[in-house]
Amino acid sequence: MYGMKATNIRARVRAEMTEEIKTIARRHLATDGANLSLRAVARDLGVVSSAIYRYFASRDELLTALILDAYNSLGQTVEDRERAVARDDLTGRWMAVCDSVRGWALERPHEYALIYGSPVPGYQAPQDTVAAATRAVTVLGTIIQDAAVTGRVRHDPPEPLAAEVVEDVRRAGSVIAPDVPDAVTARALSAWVTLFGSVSFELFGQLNQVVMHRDEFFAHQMRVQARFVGI
Amino acid sequence: MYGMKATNIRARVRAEMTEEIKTIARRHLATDGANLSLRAVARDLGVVSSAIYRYFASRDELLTALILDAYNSLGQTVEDRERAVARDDLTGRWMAVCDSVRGWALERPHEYALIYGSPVPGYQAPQDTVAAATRAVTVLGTIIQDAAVTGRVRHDPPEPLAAEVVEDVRRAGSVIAPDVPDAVTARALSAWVTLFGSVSFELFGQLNQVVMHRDEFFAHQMRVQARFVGI
DNA sequence: GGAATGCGAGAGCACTGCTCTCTCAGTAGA
DNA sequence: TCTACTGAGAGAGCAGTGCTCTCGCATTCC
Repeated sequence: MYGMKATNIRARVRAEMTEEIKTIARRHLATDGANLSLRAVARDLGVVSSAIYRYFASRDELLTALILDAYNSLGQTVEDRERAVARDDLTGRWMAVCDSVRGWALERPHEYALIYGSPVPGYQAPQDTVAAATRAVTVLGTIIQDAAVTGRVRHDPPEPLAAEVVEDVRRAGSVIAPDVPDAVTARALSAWVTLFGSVSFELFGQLNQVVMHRDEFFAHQMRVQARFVGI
Repeated sequence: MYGMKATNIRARVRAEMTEEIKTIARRHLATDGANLSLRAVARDLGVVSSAIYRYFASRDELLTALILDAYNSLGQTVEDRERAVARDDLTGRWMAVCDSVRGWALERPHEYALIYGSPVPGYQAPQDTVAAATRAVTVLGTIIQDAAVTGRVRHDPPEPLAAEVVEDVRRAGSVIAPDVPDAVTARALSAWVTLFGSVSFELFGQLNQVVMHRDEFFAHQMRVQARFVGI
């Protein structure tokens, strides 16, 4: 209508089908992890297995799509939750990021394992995933940048930094946190590691007979990290 | 001879065979990860696939054996490396633990992924692995215990700890680090997470376009962690 | 020496990822 | 509107998988 070509049924059905395959595959992720069965997905979809190959050239390509979606879903969640906090409440923003990463991971443990667990053997992540993968950590970087430009980073006596470390830290901070002192950026990188290390330890069972009160322990840890970083 | 029963050939051959299966399986771990093929292992061994089942009841049982070996290998390495440092050089001992964990992981990335990566779907680690899994962190605990009894933990103003966190921290420290202040034990737990988080991030590719000087960055991080803990 | 046991071979079952061909419905150009 | 083209599902097939079962044979035990 209005000069538009008639709706392209094929294209629309194709998009829907692609989404549906991914949705079912995500469900299978829960029981079979990264070696989910294409044939089982096809069965659930009421279609013969070879039909899947019209949409994804291989199982790896399906996994890549799931990985990309997972990174973006996590990134979106973190961005949304952080945006809802008052800009000058730096600690609140920090905690919002930490909580939302963990919350997202607890809701979708298998998608988290897909992106932050051991890499799938023989699988090489294509470049597309890199941009999506940086969304979460970028939010963290923005917080310390905001802290720095409003003069609210604590100035502890900075640890001495080897030249190589300074180089890495500067490059890492140059785009999103250029006004942050090197020592603070370095600590933020450590805090980033601790955040995901914590979530991974909890999800992958390393805390099993060690920490019982997961919520409180995590919150405490992340609060300490915020102070350690200097906000 | 000398009253001993004749050597039990069967038993000896069985032990050798079991070792050989695990060795070959470890090799396959590198290319196929946790879903290595029993049949391929059998082929490499020059034996038909059903023969493997005389030694391991299932692929999961083989994996369990590999996991157990990995934990013990890591634990042994860490213990040996830490023992070689002078007892009163607390920072040196701390760094020895961190370096040896990372060194071991870089040498055997696939065994590391097996024990610290995403859990194998549908696989439940038996209780046997728990004891082996704690060896590495126990060494860390011993260091802060030694620091405490010789009066060498720094006394920063301790962070406030929620009651639930205190409970977890006390239980975690009660056996190996009973004389350590709660706040220090809590920080040591965080440092433990950061240590393995760092190694996982590096191995699993999360540091890929971020940190180039891995050795220096890791050493810096762990040094900061030691000071953060208070030794 | 005879009975019991341990072990490898081999066949077989149900499953996997993936390829290829066939057929038919939707689409585009005249 | 008719025709040629293209995209999509069905189905068969290949090589591989974990695992089971049975069958011989060698070692061990009594």
